[in-house]
Amino acid sequence: MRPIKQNGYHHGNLRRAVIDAALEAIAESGPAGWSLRELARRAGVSHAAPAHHFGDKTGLLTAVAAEGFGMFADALERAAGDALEVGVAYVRFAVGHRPYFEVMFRPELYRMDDPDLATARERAARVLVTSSGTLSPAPAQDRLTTIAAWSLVHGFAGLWLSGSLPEAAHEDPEALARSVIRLFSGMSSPG
Amino acid sequence: MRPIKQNGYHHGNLRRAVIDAALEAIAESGPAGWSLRELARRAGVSHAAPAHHFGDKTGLLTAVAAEGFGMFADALERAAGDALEVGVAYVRFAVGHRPYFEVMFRPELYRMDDPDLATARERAARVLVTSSGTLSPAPAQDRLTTIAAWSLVHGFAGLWLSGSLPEAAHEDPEALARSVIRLFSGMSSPG
DNA sequence: TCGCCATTTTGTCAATGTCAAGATAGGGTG
DNA sequence: CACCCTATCTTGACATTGACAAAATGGCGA
Repeated sequence: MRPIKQNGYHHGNLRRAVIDAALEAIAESGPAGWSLRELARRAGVSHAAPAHHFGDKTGLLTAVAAEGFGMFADALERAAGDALEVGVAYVRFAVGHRPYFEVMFRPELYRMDDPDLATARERAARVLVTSSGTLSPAPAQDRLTTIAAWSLVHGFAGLWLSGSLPEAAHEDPEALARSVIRLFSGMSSPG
Repeated sequence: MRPIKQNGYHHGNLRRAVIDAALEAIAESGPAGWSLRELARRAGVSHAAPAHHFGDKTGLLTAVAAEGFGMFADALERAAGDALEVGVAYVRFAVGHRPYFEVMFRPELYRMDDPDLATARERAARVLVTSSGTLSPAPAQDRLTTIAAWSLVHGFAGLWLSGSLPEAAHEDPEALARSVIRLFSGMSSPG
């Protein structure tokens, strides 16, 4: 992030600058390998400037998670109805917005009682529940099917992000995920 | 962890005491929410004592991950051959040894070049590869099937541990995982 | 008895998260 | 235009942390 001022005081939207700097830092060294002061330095402000906007480190991560869940819900809703495409969108978000995703599913890092965050979270969950219905063999299995489909794509994302699929390192994660979901959903074409 | 000495110097197996203290701390506040000095305090030794055994914080987490992968491989091998039971064992380990599991799949926290760790990791992977064969519809799909089965159980574990399955909060995770895996593998009985 | 050496302690330093108090600017009100 | 008001940012401070260096301890063999 470029400094938002050159000299003297400046009332800019530090909020955005700090969140962007945090995303960069998380991309480099994980959700816990950075410091607030370093972010402030990157944004060109004093070490305590972020505190006014986010309160503390947990507050900043709460903002990141909330924004992430919002983007996540948007992405899933764009594919809603087509179970395969929702799954692919899930993986695409995880890989394409890794810093967000890594914070979102680490609740000990942020405050779950944030209202915006909770709303976006439920919005994303609703897409998963409604879209997995077509995969269910019988209404009695709807809930299990949702959990299975969610687990499949969430696990694929987690394994990919943690580098646990080394033989797949040079493949396109989205294409591989599509093949895996197809196999799961009993479709024929193995991509 | 109880202090390992009462007064004066003591040459005990501080190594074990510190690892146990770390597991406790990780269980309480996640893989990053604790401090080396706090561990030393819990073990009843001076603040720099752990450094001799582990080098630095990353070294301690490497030891935790290596030990975890060893126990993990043992657990999977005990169920080897039966794909359903391997999957259940995977989830049981994640839930029953949460601190280990949370460190193991966060490679940015430890050193992956540790030889013991790599050996145990490959041992666990081999069980997954060989045991998922029975689920594959055709030899050409073996690799996709392994990735799918692994993703399913890994994702279930991750979602459970992150509290993302709230409606399942009071169910037995092992039984629920068994049902989900059965559904995935095309078996009939929905548990 | 003596010295060796793994182990642990003590002391120190820069960096970090957080709090409190002061400085700045820009807009609204008179 | 002068004034103040408030959000925003800075400065200064403090306890805690991870890491390093040097000293202390004590068991064990020569």
